[in-house]
Amino acid sequence: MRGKKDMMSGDDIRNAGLKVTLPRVKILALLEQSEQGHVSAEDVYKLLLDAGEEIGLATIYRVLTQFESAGLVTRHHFEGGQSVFELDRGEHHDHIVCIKCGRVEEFFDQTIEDRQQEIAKEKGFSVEAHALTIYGYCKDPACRAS
Amino acid sequence: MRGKKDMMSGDDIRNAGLKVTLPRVKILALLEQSEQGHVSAEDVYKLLLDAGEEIGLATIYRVLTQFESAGLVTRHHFEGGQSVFELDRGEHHDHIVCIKCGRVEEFFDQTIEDRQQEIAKEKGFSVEAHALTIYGYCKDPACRAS
DNA sequence: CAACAAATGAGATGCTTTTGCATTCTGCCA
DNA sequence: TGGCAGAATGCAAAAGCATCTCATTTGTTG
Ligand SMILES: [Mn+2]
Ligand SMILES: [Mn+2]
Ligand SMILES: [Zn+2]
Ligand SMILES: [Zn+2]
Repeated sequence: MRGKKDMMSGDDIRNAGLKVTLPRVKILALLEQSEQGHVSAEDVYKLLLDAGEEIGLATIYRVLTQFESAGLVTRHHFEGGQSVFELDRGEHHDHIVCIKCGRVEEFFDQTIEDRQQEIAKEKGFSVEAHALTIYGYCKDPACRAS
Repeated sequence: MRGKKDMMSGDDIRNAGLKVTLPRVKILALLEQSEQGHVSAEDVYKLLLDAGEEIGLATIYRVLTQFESAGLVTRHHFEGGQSVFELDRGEHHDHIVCIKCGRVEEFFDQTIEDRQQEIAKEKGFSVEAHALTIYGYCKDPACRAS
């Protein structure tokens, strides 16, 4: 079971044209197992430290960027501070973020997607990408707007 | 005519609880007259330099942030590099940006706005803000995707 | 016009991300 | 299996953007 997963990771890395190194395997495994799903480079660094793996922050940035180019990972620029990374599972979605506790939830709305295409067409633009993030307070009582 | 505009600017600044200083007047005037409409702090710095006004970059950042707090200006975090500022004319809109030439166009779509509210409600979130930016190639032949 | 508070400018500083380079590791072939 | 060329890593330095510190200047009010 675990052996299989590790091999999968190794394959993904190899398929991306990258050497299968310990940092890459560890980082990818962490992204796969991560509960939060959405982590910053520094989160990755600290989580790996907690797991006893000391990998340089520069390497983490480099690897995440390479994974992004390879389509294994998606990078988001939520407001405030660091970029956030998540495993790319092939299904596009947008985000709603709690500005109190940081919770991130995902959603996909075909209506919004369609409208964007129509708007782009009206303006004479092609659509290469888009970023939609809703910011608010989540349902946690401790987060409800004061 | 010009006198009136300048007074308007002065009033806006004063109403925001800020002293009417030369840097603030010049920055606000530039935003009002700016053709691009969407400028970075450094853009403001350089445009003012071109106009013979040498105002420190730190002051520009400070003033833009104050204007933002006062609701005179809106700040956007488009991908890559600096924050972009624009005069807040009171009407919310989102953006579509050309990833080749940087052109920025604005749009407002009630359907998208409504869907966001519904999504937030489903998730138990309140909506405090949102950012939607579409990235693509504009209609300029020189920008069309290769 | 004096007096005080607020604002500015210049440079230092902070934070995130990238880069250069010496060293180490992988993948591959003899 | 051993060895080698090229790729990857770690560390420290640098870069990019934004904010802060503090001495000096400016705006406001009486
Ligand atoms: Mn996500
Ligand atoms: Mn705009
Ligand atoms: Zn919350
Ligand atoms: Zn263009």
